Amino acid sequence: MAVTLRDVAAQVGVSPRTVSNVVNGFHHVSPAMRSRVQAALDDLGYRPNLMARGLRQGRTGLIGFLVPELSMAYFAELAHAVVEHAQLLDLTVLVDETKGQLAREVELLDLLARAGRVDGIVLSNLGLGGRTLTRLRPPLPVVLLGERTAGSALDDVGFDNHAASAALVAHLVEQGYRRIAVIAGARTAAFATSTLRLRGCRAALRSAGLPWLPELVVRTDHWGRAEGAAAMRTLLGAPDPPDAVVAFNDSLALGALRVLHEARVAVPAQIGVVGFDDIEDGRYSVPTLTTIGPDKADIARRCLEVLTGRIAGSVEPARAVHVPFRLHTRESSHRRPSP
Amino acid sequence: MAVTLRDVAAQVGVSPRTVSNVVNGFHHVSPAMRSRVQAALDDLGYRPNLMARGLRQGRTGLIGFLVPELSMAYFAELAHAVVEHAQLLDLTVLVDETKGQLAREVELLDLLARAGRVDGIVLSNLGLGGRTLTRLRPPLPVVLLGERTAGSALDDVGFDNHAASAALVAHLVEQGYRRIAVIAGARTAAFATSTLRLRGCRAALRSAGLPWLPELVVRTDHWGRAEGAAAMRTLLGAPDPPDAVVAFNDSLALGALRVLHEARVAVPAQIGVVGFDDIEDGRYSVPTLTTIGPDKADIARRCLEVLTGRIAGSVEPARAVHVPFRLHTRESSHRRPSP
DNA sequence: CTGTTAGCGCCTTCAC
DNA sequence: GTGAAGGCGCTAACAG
Repeated sequence: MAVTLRDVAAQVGVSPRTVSNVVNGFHHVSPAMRSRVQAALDDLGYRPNLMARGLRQGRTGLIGFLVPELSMAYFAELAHAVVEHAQLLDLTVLVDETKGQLAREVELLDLLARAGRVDGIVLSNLGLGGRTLTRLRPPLPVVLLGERTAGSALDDVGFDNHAASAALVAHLVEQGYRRIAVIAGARTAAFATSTLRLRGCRAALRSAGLPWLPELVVRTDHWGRAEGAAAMRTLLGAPDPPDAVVAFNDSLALGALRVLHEARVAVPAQIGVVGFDDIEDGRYSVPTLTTIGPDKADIARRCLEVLTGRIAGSVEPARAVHVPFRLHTRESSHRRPSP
Repeated sequence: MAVTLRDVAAQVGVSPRTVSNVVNGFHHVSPAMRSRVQAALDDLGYRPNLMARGLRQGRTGLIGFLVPELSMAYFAELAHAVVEHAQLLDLTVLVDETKGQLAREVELLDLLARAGRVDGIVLSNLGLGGRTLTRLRPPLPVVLLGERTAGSALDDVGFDNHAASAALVAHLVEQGYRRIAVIAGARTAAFATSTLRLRGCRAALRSAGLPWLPELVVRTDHWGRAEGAAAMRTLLGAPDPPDAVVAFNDSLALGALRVLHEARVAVPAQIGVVGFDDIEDGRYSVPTLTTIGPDKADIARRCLEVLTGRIAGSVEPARAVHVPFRLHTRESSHRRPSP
């Protein structure tokens, strides 16, 4: 059996209250008593029972991190950043997967939030829109990752998707690419994000005086390499194929790169490829992948900042926090202007 | 404020006990009463408080999953498998990172286990040896991922590293490679695993009548692409470079592939490259990566099986569970024998 | 079949 | 500065 506060109190011959005072570092304890109690604590190897403490205080010290799938590189890297930053804040992270399914998101929100399993939730919502979520009225702080949708009363941490995709397209144009295709990810999932990125692309093309080519926009069911590969095959089979591809994440882009290799289409000479997220694979792929996105540590820091603020009781109106993003130009789009 | 069992009991006009019976599906409740209570439950939107339940039953319904770093593809994929399987068992997974540091592993074990945060732990131990862990006598079930070390009294789930690395080398030899180098990962970390894989390589070379070339064994500090790249540069700079490389995980191998590309060394024609773990990147890299390893779903299933058994009170002697592994032959080692 | 009682381990009023 | 009591929400013993 584990050592309890009582056991320690009994050993020292004081009340549990005094021991608790020492454990929690309250100052109303005489130095002599403090050291006697501390000795007993060390001696018996006491550790507070977190469930009991949580029950009493109404706090768990846990936060939920909900993503579609942990094996997707972007979410894995994000989870890493969140876990790492949470350690600094003495928070423990509980991870669960939603598969991007609305039902699963609702279920988990219910399970974690209403059952008092966690103090707050970070949700990368692919399925639930901000409006739906708001209607659910989660009884706990929830911070969304991604683009704020209209009508949401929840905090959101993300980056400016419109500006980022515009920057990406501007870069392609500047490198001499003209017929720009888009692999846009799933229609249902992360809809708001996709929409903003598409608009950014259009705006950038317009600024450059280039036409928008809706026939070169491909939707996929998921966000993985396999779907990127399939989409690229579709694009290669088009009557008038593109000379550049903007994939809405790096996994899609890496799948596309693979297909281009198999089709013996030279990247970046014949076609340029760019993605979003800056996952590690893209820094070592052949060719290395041009990408855009925020620093994941920034995202983690800001979203835990907002979340802990809410947990502490903040009742400010919901905020949309934008973190800065950066364009990483690499081999996959580096075409010197032809002489 | 959340709805409690008491609230429901008061509304129906019965005792909390009866409500509890309904919630937990005990059969000693009359159908009439059951439906009345159920109606109130639904009406008020009752959800059991998991902390209170946990405190009472001495169970949390949580398991800890401890890995060096969640952003490493192998651990991300493993975490995915574990989380997915845990959902089936109504367990929630709490993730934390150890950075492969012994101190951090001990700290987390202490924090999670002794504080009653979780019911059991799955630990991918890079730092702690089985002996050290056994000495710590964790007060909770702990299942290790990886190769069982002598003197450990803890359960272990893994695959036969010796046989797997032997199979990998045999494959290279069969493809006509002769001077086989090894990128062996960190010396301190996962020492037992590295050692077994090295022995497997030696054994396979001996069987093939080929010499063991200790000068072509490179140790790295970590297990990432950057280290694989650095190691490959070292090997290329050797007086008599290898014609094949066995990297002890896929990330190292992918780093090596990148360097070979930059050095214009053709893979698999001039040099063969193989790895361990079968991460997704290797199925889309250029060239695709030959690799070996078990199915991650198998690992997850078996380790949760063992863990839940222990949590349920099993006192069998510690088991070493071996899951089957599979060789995935892909482009990076596919050299037709020269005519 | 249902109600009463007690206590999981902790913290936090109140007293002293 | 310290002790005694109560209760967070739930379920395991016992009654009845």
